[in-house]
Amino acid sequence: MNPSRLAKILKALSNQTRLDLYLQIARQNEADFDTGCECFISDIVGSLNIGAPTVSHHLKELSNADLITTERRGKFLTATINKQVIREVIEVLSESVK
Amino acid sequence: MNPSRLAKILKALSNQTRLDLYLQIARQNEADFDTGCECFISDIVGSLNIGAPTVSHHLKELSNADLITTERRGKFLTATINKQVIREVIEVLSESVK
DNA sequence: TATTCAATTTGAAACTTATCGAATTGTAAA
DNA sequence: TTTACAATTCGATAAGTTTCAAATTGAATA
Repeated sequence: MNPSRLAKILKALSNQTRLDLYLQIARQNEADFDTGCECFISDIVGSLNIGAPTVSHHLKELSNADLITTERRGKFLTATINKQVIREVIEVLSESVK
Repeated sequence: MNPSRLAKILKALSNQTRLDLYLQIARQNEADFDTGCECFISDIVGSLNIGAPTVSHHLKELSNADLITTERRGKFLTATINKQVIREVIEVLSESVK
């Protein structure tokens, strides 16, 4: 993980709305693992206080940073966290506080 | 660590120049621990490709996010990483990829 | 096929940020 | 006390970001 990749990822998480979105997807993913359901974006749109175009925009940013993967399920969209990416971020940050 | 504090910290690290600055301070701190020297900002200004006013601005942002502590040493300025803050960030991020 | 609903794209407005040159401040040394 | 130099402040500009309304696309279902 080079500094420019790290900056890109941190930038994707640096906006409050986008971070909330990310954390909510993470929480939902965890719940889904137990329940066998899937994380639908439409549910999240309802719970956050922003419009659909904005959510769409932010999802693309998270996606571009490789933080999540989205998949169409018919009319809906699901999102899953790319855990490995954050684990790499954690590793680099850990280096800086050894 | 609540989401808004986390967003603030990540934002401080999301700019490439500021991240480079942070990582360089971290590296310098580590070296200083061995050599007994201190991390002078003037040295870093020379090595990064930006002007002094910009560095000053970015240092304040890192400072505001509590990521570093600065101290005047006569004519010079030293910076030290607040390790505990990043450790907390790591902890929250770890939660999201459990 | 027409309708409905989720999501995306487009275009624009409002806001924020990065950067710099010039002027200023703080401190040490000549 | 004058000079020199590190760092900060100020003011401005250019670039980037967030957000939304309106229009569009994609897919299921009546």
